[in-house]
Amino acid sequence: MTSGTSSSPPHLDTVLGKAVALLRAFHVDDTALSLAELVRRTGLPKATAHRVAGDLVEHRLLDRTRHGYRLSGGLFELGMRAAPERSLLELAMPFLQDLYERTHETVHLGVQDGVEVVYVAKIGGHRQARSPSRTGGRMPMHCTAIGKVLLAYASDDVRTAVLGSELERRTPHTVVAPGLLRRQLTRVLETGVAFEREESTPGLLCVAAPVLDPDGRTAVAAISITGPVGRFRPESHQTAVRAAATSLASTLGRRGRTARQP
Amino acid sequence: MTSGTSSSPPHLDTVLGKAVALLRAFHVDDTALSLAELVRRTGLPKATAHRVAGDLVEHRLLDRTRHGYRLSGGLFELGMRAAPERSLLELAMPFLQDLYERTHETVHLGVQDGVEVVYVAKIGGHRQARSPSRTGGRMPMHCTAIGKVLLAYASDDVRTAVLGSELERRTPHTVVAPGLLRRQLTRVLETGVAFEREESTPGLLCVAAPVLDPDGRTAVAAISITGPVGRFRPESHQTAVRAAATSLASTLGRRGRTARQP
DNA sequence: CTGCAGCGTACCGGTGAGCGGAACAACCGT
DNA sequence: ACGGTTGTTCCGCTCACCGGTACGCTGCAG
Repeated sequence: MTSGTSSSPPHLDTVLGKAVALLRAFHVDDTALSLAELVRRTGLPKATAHRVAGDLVEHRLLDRTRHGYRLSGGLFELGMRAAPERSLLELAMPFLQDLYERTHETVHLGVQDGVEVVYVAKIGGHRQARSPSRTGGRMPMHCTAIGKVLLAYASDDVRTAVLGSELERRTPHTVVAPGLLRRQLTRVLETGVAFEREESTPGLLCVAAPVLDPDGRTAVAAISITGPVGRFRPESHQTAVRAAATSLASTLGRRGRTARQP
Repeated sequence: MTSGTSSSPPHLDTVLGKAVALLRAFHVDDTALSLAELVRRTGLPKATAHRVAGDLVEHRLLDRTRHGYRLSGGLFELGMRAAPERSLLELAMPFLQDLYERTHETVHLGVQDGVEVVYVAKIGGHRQARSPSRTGGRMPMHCTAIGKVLLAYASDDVRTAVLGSELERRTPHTVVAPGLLRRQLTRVLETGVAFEREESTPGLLCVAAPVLDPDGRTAVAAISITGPVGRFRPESHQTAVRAAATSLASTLGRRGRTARQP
């Protein structure tokens, strides 16, 4: 995670490729997929998909249910052992906790992967705002507060890649003009916070702040608070998010450094 | 997850088998493993391990770092899509949140897998008790509060399997006498809560309550509160955990049923 | 009831992807 | 300089994988 601009489609000419293609066929909100659906999504021959899926079940990466296949608990377990995300998550949790307790609004922790945001944690109460984000889910960078923060501190490659490509319109408020977005990013670097006002989802507002590397140049993650239009005033929470983010950053700095890939 | 008594060692005579063997070679607290270490743990020939690990990197299930291989963020993402754990987690979060806010002690959510407990969530503040549990980690059933709860409501097979095998002594307080444990389990069914007093880790106390199926016969998960000897009185939290657990149970019951494997 | 469409499952012979021993290269610490 | 450990590459043999084809099952419409 964190780097890599291209998400190449897995080679389907190797067992492993087919296997991960099957696993990746599941989206965040799928619960169970039928064999036929898997065939449709992966493009694998039916017989092959059947065999490989069967193997995956044997290896406890998939579960077989009445309604089809689903990602198994074993996979959840493995995923939680992923070093970078997990240690970040464990260290961040208390700070997110504080933030939630102070505001009682939905709190997110996100990292950059390629040109998208991946949410590592999301905590909220019973009456939390109906946001489309989910832990382990992805969102574009240009229309979320966390995304804008990460984009502002991202490498030039990524930033130009995003600003160069078309900015998908998600709502009437989505910023689709590269110029405007670029100006917002500059402002993020100056103020240390980013805002989002119904740009990804109607009715949702958001503030985010970066968790910076010890060197202060790049962001390893970002924290945000989300709330509904009406009662929620993003501006009044910016110091809280910023404080949480910098505290987390210094904790990360103190603790063993999270090794980066070369 | 939830069923299955045997954890068969993966067949190393198939690509997929080798791949999952490599992935499973990582334990909860490993950050990075060298190729040599992977060879040692899996028993694969060096050349083979090298090749397959390389393939896994290409498929973004492993990361290559200066210090060796580690589970990648892509795997974290996949794991978070595992249907049963994720939906349980999402629905449970608000209740765990409440519990934490009320007590400010470490809160756990765990499910049963075979003869062990798998922790699905763990939330706590800055001053949380130093417990060895980690999200995605495993613990034996006989020496943890969550484990005892799940064991009390588990199938006869599992219960006799656990009570039949040797109960590993973890601390001087671990219950290693099957008779005593069985009596405790009966008591759990009567009272709806289980206690643990320094049975898995010195200095830690714990209360747990079951999240029951709508039918009330089996437990789909368990919630616990953990605190240090001294300030923490497990008894005084039993109603809180029980309340949280039953509220969660009824929410689960109301929401779409979590399909069970046949 | 019949036919059809979509699904899951099973078979099986050909073949190339995967295999792993061995040899090499790049490091250590001594 | 030198044993020991680790990471990497090579290459020919072979068996695990492949997927077209065929079959049984369900549910739905005519």
